[in-house]
Amino acid sequence: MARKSEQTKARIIAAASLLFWKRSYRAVNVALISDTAEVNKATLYQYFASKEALALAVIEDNFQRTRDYIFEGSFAVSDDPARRIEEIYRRVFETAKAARADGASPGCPFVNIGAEMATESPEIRTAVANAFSRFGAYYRRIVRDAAPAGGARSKRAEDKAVRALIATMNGVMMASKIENRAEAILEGIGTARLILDA
Amino acid sequence: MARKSEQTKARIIAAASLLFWKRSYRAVNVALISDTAEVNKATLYQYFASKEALALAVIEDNFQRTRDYIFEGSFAVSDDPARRIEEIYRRVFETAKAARADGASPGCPFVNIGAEMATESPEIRTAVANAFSRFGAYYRRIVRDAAPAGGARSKRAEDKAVRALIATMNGVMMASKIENRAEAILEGIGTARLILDA
Amino acid sequence: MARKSEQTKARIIAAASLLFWKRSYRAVNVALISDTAEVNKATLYQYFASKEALALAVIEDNFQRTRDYIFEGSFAVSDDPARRIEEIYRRVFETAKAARADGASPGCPFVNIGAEMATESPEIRTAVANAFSRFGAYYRRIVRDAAPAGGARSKRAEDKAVRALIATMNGVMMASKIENRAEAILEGIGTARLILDA
Amino acid sequence: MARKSEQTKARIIAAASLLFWKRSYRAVNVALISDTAEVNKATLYQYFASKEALALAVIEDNFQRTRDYIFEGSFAVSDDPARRIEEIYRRVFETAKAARADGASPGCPFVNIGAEMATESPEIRTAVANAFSRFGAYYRRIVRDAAPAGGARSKRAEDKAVRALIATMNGVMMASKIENRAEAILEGIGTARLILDA
DNA sequence: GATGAATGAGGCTTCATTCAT
DNA sequence: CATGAATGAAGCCTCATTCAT
Repeated sequence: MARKSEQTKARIIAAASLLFWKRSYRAVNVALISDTAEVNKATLYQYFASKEALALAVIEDNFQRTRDYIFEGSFAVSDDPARRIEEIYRRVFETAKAARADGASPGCPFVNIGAEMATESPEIRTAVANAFSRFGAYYRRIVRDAAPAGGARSKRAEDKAVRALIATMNGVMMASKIENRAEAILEGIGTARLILDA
Repeated sequence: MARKSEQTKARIIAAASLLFWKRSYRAVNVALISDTAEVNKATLYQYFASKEALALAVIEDNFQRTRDYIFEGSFAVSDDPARRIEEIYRRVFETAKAARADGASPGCPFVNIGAEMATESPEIRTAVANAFSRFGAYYRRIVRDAAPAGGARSKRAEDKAVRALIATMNGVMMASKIENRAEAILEGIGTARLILDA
Repeated sequence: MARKSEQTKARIIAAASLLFWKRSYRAVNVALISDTAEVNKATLYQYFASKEALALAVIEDNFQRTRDYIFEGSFAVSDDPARRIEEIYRRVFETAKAARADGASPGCPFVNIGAEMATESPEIRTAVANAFSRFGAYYRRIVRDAAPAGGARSKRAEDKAVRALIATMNGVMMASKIENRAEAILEGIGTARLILDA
Repeated sequence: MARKSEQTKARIIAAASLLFWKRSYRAVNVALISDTAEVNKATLYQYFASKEALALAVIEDNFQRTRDYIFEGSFAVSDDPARRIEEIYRRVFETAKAARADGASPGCPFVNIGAEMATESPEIRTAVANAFSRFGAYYRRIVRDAAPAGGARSKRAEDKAVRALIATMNGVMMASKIENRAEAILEGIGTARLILDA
């Protein structure tokens, strides 16, 4: 039975993930999630202690899928730092386009829930922070591989570049959402290059 | 007595502005806003047709204060593009520090409500987009003044730089919120410089 | 100044009368009435102690206008009982057509507010009852004038006929409202004739 | 356990039905209905999407009970048209007496809500119109069975009689409410006879 | 483990009315 | 007398969560 259980749980997470992304945490109520997942509301509560607990699971799930598809996927495509950055942005862009809700780019699932809930739920804030931190490892490899000819960067410079890359991605994701224009995402490539080349 | 009326309205906007910023749009209910503004809930509704209408007024008010204090203020300090950027970030940073809610950096008021409400309210999304667009005019002047020795940038390059500067600010504001660390804001200066120098 | 006062009061009554008729007592709020009458809400309360008091004034005003235009007007047209009944129905019909709100027949202003408020406000119920009772005097003259050849009706028979005529009018007014069809009013003529001929 | 669900729903409808009848649609708030039905307000909203939707269910329920008790019941008593009419009025009268709210005759549940809400809610207006239309079938049988010796009435004459009978009932129901006098209902019998004998 | 039914608390909004000038 | 401003109470509806089978 563990199989079925797992599937049910996964279905709930998948439903919540998409809904939170396309709408927002508070705009989506538990009834809508359970309906979308085709489970009873009470069943949902057997898998998750609260809506917040579900959100945490969603964030972790988003992390894993992002890591696998966006980062691992992009790394598998090429060894070149610049090419990897491009592939990351391209994949993010494609995903955003596919997820358009009524023609609107939904933005970044981490930024979305982070912006909405960081001050209300320390748990959610931390979970989002952790996700970004773990993505940082990928950017770090890119930064290192793109070390300027003159030799490796200092740890401090590296940190700074990594953080700048994360901020850049978050900045363009935000722009894509506010402007209803998924293409805005791709504009991050230019800034990312500047950071890598610095 | 338009005076009194104006004051009441301003008090409501001020209360809502701070609350939306430190918490979020949905985390703050109308009763809390009216209590904070020390007016009756029904009075609030004489000034604003709905919570959403109030949010729009708050966005416009935030725009004006940001324009005056952050942008005009920074422009008054120096003519130098790099110095202006630094001053902008410094002022944003100081403001964020002063607004800490429970030690947490509240992030960017435009990004916050934009991330939360863009997909739920086209009006709010548009208002936020307009605010950014109007801030763009300031960044544009900086970009122009920082034109590389070789001559002016193309319109396209200029646009790109302006958009990158906005995204950079939004990216670090997000970081400051997710990491509970106002200092993250200042890290945008480095990226901004790269953009100006490109 | 009494002049101006009277005019203001009349404007308020006229606005309330039309609104109550086309919508309903509770569907119309005091703000809408004062706006329509182009007076301040507080001014309205100087003329009428409460919304209910205004409703009472409206009922009295409706009574007078109905008496003058519908009954006196019809009586002036002819001495013949049958012709008078016809003229009454015709005038009611024309008035209803002219007052259509969005193509809908608004029904009878007395029945409307009576049905809505009789159980909530004894004052309103009584006011409506009195209006009908005073209209009864007109019907009574018609009934008497239509006395069958064989001699005058008994007081009891006369009362009955009068009451039947009032009920008939109210019944068809209701039909015109429920069916959105002002013409339903004219169907009362047939029944009224039967009553007169009985 | 559809059983329990059905019972709860029925209890809500029963409570609302009685309250709307004795008071009015707008005079009765949802809290009072849920309290009377001994369910939580939120439970009520699981069964009915809105107060208006509940009103529609109430109208349909009133229709069925009226059809069964008033019309079918009266038809079962006798085959004679005149006797049936009498029985209809008698049953309506008894029901009204039993439902007196503070000694007041509550009037007709269809007319009440129709007069109050027809111009505000097309759905309610239509529901009431449909109820009357379906009652018309019963009156039609009576009209046919009471065809004058000379042969059957024309379709037009029949329609007219049916409509006159409905209007008559509505007229006297209104009178009973406005005059606080259930007996006024019985006065419709006389007019109904005239219509049948015409 | 699953689910139909239920619920306390709270959300946004509107009402008739009064205050203070 | 007139009015801009204010308000307590209440209205409809929704939420996350739990109960009971």
